Amino acid sequence: MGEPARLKVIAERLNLSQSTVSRALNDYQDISDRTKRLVREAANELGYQPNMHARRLALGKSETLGYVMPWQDRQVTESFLSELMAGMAKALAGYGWDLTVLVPHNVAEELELFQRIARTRHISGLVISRTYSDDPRFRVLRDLQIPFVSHGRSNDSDGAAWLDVDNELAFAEMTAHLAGLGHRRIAHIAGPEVYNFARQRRAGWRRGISEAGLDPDSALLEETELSFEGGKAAMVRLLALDSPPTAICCVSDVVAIGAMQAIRDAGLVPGREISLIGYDGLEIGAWIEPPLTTMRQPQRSAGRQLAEMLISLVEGTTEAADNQELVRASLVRRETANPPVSGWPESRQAVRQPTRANSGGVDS
Amino acid sequence: MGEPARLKVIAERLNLSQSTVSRALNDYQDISDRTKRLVREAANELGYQPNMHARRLALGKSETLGYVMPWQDRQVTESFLSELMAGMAKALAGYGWDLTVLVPHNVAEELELFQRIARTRHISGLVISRTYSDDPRFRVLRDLQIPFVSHGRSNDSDGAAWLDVDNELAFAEMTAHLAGLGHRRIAHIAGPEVYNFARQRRAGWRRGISEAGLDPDSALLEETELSFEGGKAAMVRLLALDSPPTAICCVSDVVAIGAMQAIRDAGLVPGREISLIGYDGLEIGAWIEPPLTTMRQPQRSAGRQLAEMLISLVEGTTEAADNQELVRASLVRRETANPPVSGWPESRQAVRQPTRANSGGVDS
DNA sequence: ATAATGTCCGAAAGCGTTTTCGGTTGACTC
DNA sequence: GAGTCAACCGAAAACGCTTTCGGACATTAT
Repeated sequence: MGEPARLKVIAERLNLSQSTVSRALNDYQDISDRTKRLVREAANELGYQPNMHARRLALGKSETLGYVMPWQDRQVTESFLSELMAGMAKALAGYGWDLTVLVPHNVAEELELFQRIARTRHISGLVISRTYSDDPRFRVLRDLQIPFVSHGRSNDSDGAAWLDVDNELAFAEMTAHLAGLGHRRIAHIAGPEVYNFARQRRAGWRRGISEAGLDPDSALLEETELSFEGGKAAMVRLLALDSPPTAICCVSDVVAIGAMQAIRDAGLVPGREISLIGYDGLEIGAWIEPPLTTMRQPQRSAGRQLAEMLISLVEGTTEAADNQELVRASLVRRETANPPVSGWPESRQAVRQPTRANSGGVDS
Repeated sequence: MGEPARLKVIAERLNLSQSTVSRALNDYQDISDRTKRLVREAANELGYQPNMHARRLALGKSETLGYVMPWQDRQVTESFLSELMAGMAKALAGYGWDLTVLVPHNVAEELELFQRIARTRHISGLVISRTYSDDPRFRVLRDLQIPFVSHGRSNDSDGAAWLDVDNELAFAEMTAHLAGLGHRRIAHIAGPEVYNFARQRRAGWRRGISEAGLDPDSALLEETELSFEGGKAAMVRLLALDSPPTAICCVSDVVAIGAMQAIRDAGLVPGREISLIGYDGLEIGAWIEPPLTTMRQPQRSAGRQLAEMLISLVEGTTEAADNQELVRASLVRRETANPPVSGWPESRQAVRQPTRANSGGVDS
């Protein structure tokens, strides 16, 4: 009970050699069925589990995948990170593989980390995310011959394996939805263009605008950082326009929630004078008032898909370039996307008192 | 450049034996300073990194810690999970240790997982969280002699290592704060008592009530599951009381946000007719309207502390019972905790129309 | 001069697997 | 009854590191 059962003890117990036991457990063809059965029974009984380090040393593989946490700007996408990781870990567990968390502080440290992994090989594949438009990691990882899958594309992702949402399509649809409701001035609060997904979403918005036959007004594009504060500040700028938009496509839910606060602070009601749609499909969007309409990207399955792609890459059963998957986001209709209010912005002065929109009702 | 440099090649390069190189790198006393210097230079130059599996096999240690993700009820505490894990991973990286993610589907599978780890030893210590009042894991892990730290106490955590917030104190303070504002009927929306933290928070609320000299009314205690929907449902029940509370202590921020929606649905304003305070200190609490007053538990440092406690346990430099740390939560004053409104609930009928407080208006 | 002591290093065993290679059975052919 | 061929298994090397043990050499004490 104290010492864990090793290959050796189960061999001695059955009067077999260690190598026979090993091959029996690994289902080799040159072991008789009878022996295999006996070995398996004994292994079961003794609760045998192979020593991972020995196994991995002998195999030369680590059966461990790493997830590089996006750690630049903190709380942004955190909400689904854990879900994604849980999905990956769950899928990997089915194959007996492990998932380890990697947290480089910055880009330099990240590249250094890659070097180390390339030498130690104690992690046999990586999942990266938060891809940049020009992302040096693709080249480095390819040169170091580390198998990897990217959660998101990049300019440099051509021959690489990736799983991505069709951001452009999502934002084209988002824009079309708002145009379909009757909006003519549809703005976009965009993320920093260094992020590839931010660029794609921008392109989607542009496409949506032109497909709806609206005139592209560059004043309706506001770039901001991916945070609540960023969304709020961008919205303030949009509200200061001579002719403000009646609808906003937001690069993320968190940014949209920030924008909503700016709208309320201006004495307006999100979803009435100004419609908006977020992106991500965060749970919390349903909890705020009014509930945020958004595009949900599939997260449940993403972890599993990433894991399986990467395993097949590490095992060499597929090529990187054959592992490129584009999934769709879907509109979640809640309450912030409505037809434009007629008479606005002319009537705007009427609601300009700086009271909070939803604190009305009881005059204590 | 293709093959990673092994101990052997750096030995050959310097005309030394492999064992000398190894000892030089590990700073043994019986190696001359000159040799050490030479070895280190060569190692550096070749970019030598030890093969982890070989190292860990020889050492018999895995230098890997596991974090058992709480996976029962999904999205609940997710928001700070990733931050916690990042904190752990970061701290571990400083020691050259890894963090792997474990995701058991249920309790049975979790215990099975522990068995496996006890045998393979490929993970040398665990961090568990989401502790139950009666938590079998403490006994099992102790019996299996797996070093572990718990994030949260339990009835069974006496001799174990843990890091916990003083939940009771936090909720006593929370209640005292509300009492200090003048509230006399302070309710508690509690979590399931199977969770130890929920029990502690309940006790804190009780203590706060009695220390404030209020009479403990058991009708003011509502238990619910830890979710938005749960908080909402519990609040609905509290509002249906003959004499509803004027303030609520909520077991978590998410529950509080659910309660806020129920309050709005009743035509009331959170923070005016009914004050409430949440717990966790989630970022999103500041984004909603009105911003949620809450008790913030330290998360930044928690990951690091857990990691360091566990390392010292695994290394055997400290005893489990000496690693018990109680930290304090602190009040974050936002806008949902205010003095009670005089004249309520008498004037309650006046606002009883069931419209949403801030969604009204658009009669398209 | 011999012996005792220290300093530095090499040989080799060990960690627990996997896998190659060869050897021993027995049955089956001719 | 000698040779062939499967079928089945054991011995041993290999993976790359750590660590024990002992040996070579120089230095100091006797």
